[in-house]
Amino acid sequence: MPELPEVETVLRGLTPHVTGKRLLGARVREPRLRWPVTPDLHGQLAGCQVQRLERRGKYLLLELVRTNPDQPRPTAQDAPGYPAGRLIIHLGMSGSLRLCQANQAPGPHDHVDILLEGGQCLRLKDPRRFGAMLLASPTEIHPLLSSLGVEPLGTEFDGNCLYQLSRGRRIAIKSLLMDAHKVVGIGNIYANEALFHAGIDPRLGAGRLSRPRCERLAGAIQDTLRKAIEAGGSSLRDFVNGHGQPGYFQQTYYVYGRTGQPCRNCGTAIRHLVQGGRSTYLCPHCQTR
DNA sequence: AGAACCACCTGGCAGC
DNA sequence: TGCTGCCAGGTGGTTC
Repeated sequence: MPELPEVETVLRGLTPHVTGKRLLGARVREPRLRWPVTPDLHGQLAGCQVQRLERRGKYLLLELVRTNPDQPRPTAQDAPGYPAGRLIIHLGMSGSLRLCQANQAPGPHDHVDILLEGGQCLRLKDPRRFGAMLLASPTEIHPLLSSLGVEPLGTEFDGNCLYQLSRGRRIAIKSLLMDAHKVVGIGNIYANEALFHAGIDPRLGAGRLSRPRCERLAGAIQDTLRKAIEAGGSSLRDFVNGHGQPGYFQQTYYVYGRTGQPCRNCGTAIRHLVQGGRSTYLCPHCQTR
């Protein structure tokens, strides 16, 4: 279940191996992902070069420039190259992306290979096919990216930002945190965990959060995500080198999935409830309205 | 505006 | 042991 920390981990792991690489094309074995894989991805990617990798929320973005096949070394006038669009990759809920040899036999659910110069490829494995592999044109801001909210690890996100976002909102604070049009990258796990660390009841109406509690919650969100990224780094080597499947990083949760177990802080039994169809976990003693 | 639901998909697990 | 059926996850969408 890739959330922001795992996507960030993938990004950091792949960046040194993929930046500047020319693409030979793509192999699409199964185009039926969350949305159909861009038609003729092979033809569209062949001859492109990866200028840089970025992350936006849970989306991994490969910025592409055109290279001239007849001119392997672009002249100064060509630099930085003609924009060729950006490849949008989403890992959905079960996806993984790793670097491997292009001639390595694909396993089950290895749906797409992005072929790199030098015999390697980026291989997307996605058993549940909730992910995405879409090429956006250089002239458009893709609809999936155009309405995304603030980056929780960016400089613009803090208690004041959260305070402003939540004013006048009657929606439960947890639902607001999980709304990617407001704040990106916070999935169900980290919404639960961050609210625990901030001592806030997930059901509290967003607009009722005081400014100090917004400060505390913003800090808890950033701490939780940063710690998860640090923990995710340990599986990074496996991920990139392709020695077996990386497990989702070992993470000690305080409330997520711990129904009935004692709160690590006060010993009270963790409670489970459903909000907007999603599981919510809380400590009824430590988290207040 | 927001709640509640649906769709998409399949591995894993509980319960029979 | 084998079957059934539920659940998890993220995102976009519809309906009320």
